[in-house]
Amino acid sequence: MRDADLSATLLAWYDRHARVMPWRVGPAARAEGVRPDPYAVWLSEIMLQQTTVAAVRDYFRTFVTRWPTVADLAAAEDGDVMAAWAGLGYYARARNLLKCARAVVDRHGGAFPADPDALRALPGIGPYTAAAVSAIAFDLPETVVDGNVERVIARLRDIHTPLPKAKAELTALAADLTPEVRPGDYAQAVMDLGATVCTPRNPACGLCPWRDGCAGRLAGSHVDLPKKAPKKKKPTRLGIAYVARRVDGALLLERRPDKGLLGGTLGWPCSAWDDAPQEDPPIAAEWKDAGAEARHTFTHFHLRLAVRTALVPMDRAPARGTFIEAGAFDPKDLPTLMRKVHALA
DNA sequence: AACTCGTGGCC
DNA sequence: TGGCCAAGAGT
Repeated sequence: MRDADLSATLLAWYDRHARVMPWRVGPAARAEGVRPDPYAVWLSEIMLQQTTVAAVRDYFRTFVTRWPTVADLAAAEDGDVMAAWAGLGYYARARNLLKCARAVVDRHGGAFPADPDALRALPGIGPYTAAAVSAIAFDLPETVVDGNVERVIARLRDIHTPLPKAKAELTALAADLTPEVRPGDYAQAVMDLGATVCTPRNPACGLCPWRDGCAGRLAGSHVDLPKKAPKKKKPTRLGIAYVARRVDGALLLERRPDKGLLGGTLGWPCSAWDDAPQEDPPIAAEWKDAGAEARHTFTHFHLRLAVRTALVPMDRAPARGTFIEAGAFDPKDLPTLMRKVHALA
């Protein structure tokens, strides 16, 4: 198949199989002239970075309900946005989300730019998201390259170079296929194809609109593509978390520094996380072992966090952290690791 | 270029 | 259970 035929075939497939998502304007509505809200497109694309559609849905609805426009978000309190993001992971996204919203208001008068280079200059927007917003929100012929596209193109063209080395080549091949007509629908179509048909395991080649033009399938190598560089084994780190309850029910919490792991999130004061953690309680008290440890796996290490609890009197000041009144505390405002600690305490 | 940065679902 | 994977970006 010629490239133009491939893109046309995929668009026809998308017209029949486009998935319904809260942030998406489907092909039928788009054909009627309905245009996506660039704010909604941007917000969804940030949330979808390395995150599944199922995990994003409720967070997206919560955000657009609470902050309907980029100006509303720009005016939000940092702590409110971090709390609303809690549980979704990769918290630098939440910090950059606010920076970006404020930059759009300050530098662009509250309207997202359509130009990918202008988008790329905003916090939290990289090559993928710049292309996605430009294509999906403004229907410009930009090429999106995410994990789905890498897989689909590696199979379609039977590329055996391992990622991430193959990235540039796959990007060029993907760009060759990007049509001038309906580029926004096309961008979503390739990603939908990867998410629902050309899946990492057990791809449904029988349902694929590109099966006849797929070099990987012809060679029988498609299931092993894309090749990836081997991964390192994750070490295990140990730590101690301290849950102090004041006699009035207030809980001692600490906001982590903006940089680093769980940056900017609220959590329980902890010891350092390493091979042999030292006790480092945030307040003088009679600490008791909760008898169970919180286990959590991050991107590059496993963590086992021992939990200590204590009841402290009203007049005792903590060395670090802040007491939050019982009525103002919601464990859902904490990242998942810290929710696990709360559940154990 | 390689490393850091979350979480949940799947098999 | 444990490794893999998901609409990546920043450093």
